[in-house]
Amino acid sequence: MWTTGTACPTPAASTATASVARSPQKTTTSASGNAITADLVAVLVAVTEGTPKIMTIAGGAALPSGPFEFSHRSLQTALRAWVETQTGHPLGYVEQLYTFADRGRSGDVKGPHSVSISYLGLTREDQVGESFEAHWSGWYDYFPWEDHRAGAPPFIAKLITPKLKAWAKSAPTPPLQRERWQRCAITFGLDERDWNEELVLQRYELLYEAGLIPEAGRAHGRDTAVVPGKPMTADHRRILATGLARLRAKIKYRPVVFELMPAEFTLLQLQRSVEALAGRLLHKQNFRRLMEQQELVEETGAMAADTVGRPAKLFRFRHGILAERAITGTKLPLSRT
Amino acid sequence: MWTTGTACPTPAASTATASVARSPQKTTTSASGNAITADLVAVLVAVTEGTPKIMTIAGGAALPSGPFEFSHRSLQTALRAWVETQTGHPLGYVEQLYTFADRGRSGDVKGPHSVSISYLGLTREDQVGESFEAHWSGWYDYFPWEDHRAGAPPFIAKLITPKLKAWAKSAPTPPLQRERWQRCAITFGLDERDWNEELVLQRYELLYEAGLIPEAGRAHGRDTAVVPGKPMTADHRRILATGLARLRAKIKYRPVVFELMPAEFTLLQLQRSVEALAGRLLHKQNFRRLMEQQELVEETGAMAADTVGRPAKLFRFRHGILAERAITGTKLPLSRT
DNA sequence: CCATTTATACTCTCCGTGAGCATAAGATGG
DNA sequence: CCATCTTATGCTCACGGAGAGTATAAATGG
Repeated sequence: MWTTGTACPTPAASTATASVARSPQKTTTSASGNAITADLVAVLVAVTEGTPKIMTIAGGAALPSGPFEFSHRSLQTALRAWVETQTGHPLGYVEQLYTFADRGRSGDVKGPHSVSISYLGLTREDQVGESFEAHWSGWYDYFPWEDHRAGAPPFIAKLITPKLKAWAKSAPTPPLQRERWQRCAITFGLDERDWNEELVLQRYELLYEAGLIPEAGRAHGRDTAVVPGKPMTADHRRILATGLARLRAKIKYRPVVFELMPAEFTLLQLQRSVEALAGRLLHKQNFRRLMEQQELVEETGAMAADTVGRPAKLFRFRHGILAERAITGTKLPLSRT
Repeated sequence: MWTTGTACPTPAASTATASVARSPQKTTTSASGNAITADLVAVLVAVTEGTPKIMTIAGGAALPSGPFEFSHRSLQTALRAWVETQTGHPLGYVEQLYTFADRGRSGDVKGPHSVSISYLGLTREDQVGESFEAHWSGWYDYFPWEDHRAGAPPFIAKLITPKLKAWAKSAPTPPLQRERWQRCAITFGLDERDWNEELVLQRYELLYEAGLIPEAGRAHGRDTAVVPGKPMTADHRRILATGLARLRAKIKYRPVVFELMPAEFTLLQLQRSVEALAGRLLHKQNFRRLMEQQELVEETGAMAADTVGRPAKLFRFRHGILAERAITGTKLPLSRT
């Protein structure tokens, strides 16, 4: 029935402050010093030839974000409009990720407090007009330890594991040491455990806590650029991790990959895209079987050109299936009486 | 691999406005008219003797909410502190639900814009000190069509189905009529389809669109109190639906029910709680099997007192299991090479 | 003692999933 | 033209989990 795990993501990096008044009645606050600003932050994902990418700005050091302004119908509409202005094409799938409260991002503690509302969006790289300073970066540049398609990256065993072991040992008491190490083993699939590709956020937070990535050093003044992987401004890499985790979970029960595919594609291309997102390889024959029995795709009649080996049939996504079926996702021992 | 369904919840009721500026650079906005206020809204759930409840204010017409103020470390901390002040006991599980943008809630269009950040929290009713005007209401008072523990409620077939059929027929073209009806059939499990308890939000939105609930009438000036179920202020019933949907999904892959249970409980009590949340009955023997093999509970040694029939063993939740195992949740045709 | 209620132990069947084998259909190089 | 390589595609098998049913045990109230 259930599998276990940690609770909701606790944004350790966001040093925010907030309080709900004791009054249960909603009061349209305006008098007190509660005025804040809101920003939208976007995790935009595309997959090009088996390489997952994310949209970045500032030379790849930040996620695209902008201040919240009132001229659209909803937060989501606002994000869509903004992204479409940049890309010149409609954004297929948009999903809210998380809302963070931030304090003193600009340094001064008494400065304006703000709320960051982050979104996950799916597009295709070729739809993007190269405007502004935004461009696509490989998402494994930021999380090299997340790509297990060619097996676990060697630096996990060589670099991360020993460092984590040391960090676990540095806990004050033996029980705490064991607890720490258990957490390391679970998130990174050590000690004969299986690798769980969905624990993107947990892994990032663990590395942060263990002081193995630059963002942690910033906060404590230590040199912590131990583990490979490009850092980002503020808590953007954390937001990105949240997005990747969400997407890796989502592709398992919702047909969202198709938002990342061209109109026509071969089953292998589709599989490569899923593998790119999941960071691990799939069983080809079983993947095809699944595609067929789910009736998510249909043949276009055409064949793929310019290929090595036997030419593959081209497929397209059956949009109708979205209306025909509902999400299932039942793991409860239901009774049918 | 995937099941299909609708995309993320589109808050149709929230008439909000927002826009992201073209500038990809984060600007610490303060000069322009972008100052807003933020509110926290809580969906607090408890289950008492097989009855799921939610915390309400204003005589059951609203969810507890309060303005966002800066004195805690994070949004979640703020919510916890506030709830704990009210209940006098720690709030077990807290999870962010969704952030809505609202405009002109208080009526005037030029009034303060605001953002509502909603949370789902799990407690136990007996932990609540009866303070303020907050009290517990049965959640099926607000969504009577969601309780299928004694089979589908008769008014679905007698009342809702014909009304939905009429609504579908009222679409301008036959294809649109079919599309509407298909949506009705999926969400409400009509036409031989299975009931999917997770589609709480979709059902609410459908009833809203079909003009069958009071909230829809408010917006259009029609009398739409067709379907039984207590309405709520503003979009609170929508937020509640979001929370219920999330919780019904969550209990299937995370051991969150235990947050709603007393320290010791029988397996039947546990089952009743899950059934209360899911709104449908479970297979007793399989439920026990699942509990045992997942090692989520352990015997306390004591037996339940004051019971009819054979006395049941008392169990407690094994908190350690949270650290021992990670979430699995894999439905991809993985390859183990 | 018996009926009733609940607890608890087993068994059986079906199907989804991971995995492997075999064959087909192209290209390429001798 | 044939051998070989590569990718596509069809088929089978084994295992385990999920849904369902049967049987027995342990209490209570008449």
